[in-house]
Amino acid sequence: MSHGALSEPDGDRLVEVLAALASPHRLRVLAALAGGRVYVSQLARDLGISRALLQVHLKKLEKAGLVTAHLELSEDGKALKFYEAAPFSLHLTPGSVAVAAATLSTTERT
Amino acid sequence: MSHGALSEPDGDRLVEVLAALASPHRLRVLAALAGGRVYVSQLARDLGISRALLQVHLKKLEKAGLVTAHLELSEDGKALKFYEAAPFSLHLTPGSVAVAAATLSTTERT
DNA sequence: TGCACCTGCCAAAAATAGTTGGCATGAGCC
DNA sequence: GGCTCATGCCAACTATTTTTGGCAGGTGCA
Repeated sequence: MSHGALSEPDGDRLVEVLAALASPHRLRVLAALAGGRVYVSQLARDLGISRALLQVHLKKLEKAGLVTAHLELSEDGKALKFYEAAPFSLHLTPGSVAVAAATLSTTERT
Repeated sequence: MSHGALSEPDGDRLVEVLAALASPHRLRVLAALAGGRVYVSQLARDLGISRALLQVHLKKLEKAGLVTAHLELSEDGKALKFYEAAPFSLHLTPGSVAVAAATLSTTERT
């Protein structure tokens, strides 16, 4: 199965996804990728931020499953790492949040 | 207008809402409130966390517009602050994110 | 008055997240 | 070889967020 596009993630995963989205930089990155795949250095130039900074944000987005990466060789032999937005659909309401919260694992109980 | 339930928030607001949701504690708080209004001290006991901690999280949720508060006097004169979940509906997809990102205000451009 | 609740606020510590700048590697190209 | 462009990674900061513990004020009640 693996529906491919998260829609009913368990609590921990939901937190991870939301945390990944809750950042201006990452929102812009995602927006840029929504327009098509781009490789890291190019993306950094497009957004006007350093590569190091971009990498950190890309990793967080990737870990959350919001973007995917493919290493490719350009015609002239350069190794380019392309990123693209993963298709996803999340519907948040008090109810869906409550459902997800019920599956949270984090440390508790005495 | 003010549709009451955010659905197409501008970028900055979206980040605020997502940040408010991206936390196990706050997800649980929201879940607890989804079941009905509760006053602060009671909620803290229900969740097993300190009042001070709960207050911080409630404030963040309130600022994001995900919960609302009403101060009320109980029959026996005690002042109780009830919180309840605000109705909201957020649909997130690469596309909706891109749209929101376009309205981000944060510091940029040379 | 003393106890049991409720609320609000704060300073300080602890834990995370975000940024910067630099260095190293590998592959074309003049 | 020397220059360009791509990738990856890291140590060191700075900035934010999270959490703790405590104190103060108010009300009702035995």
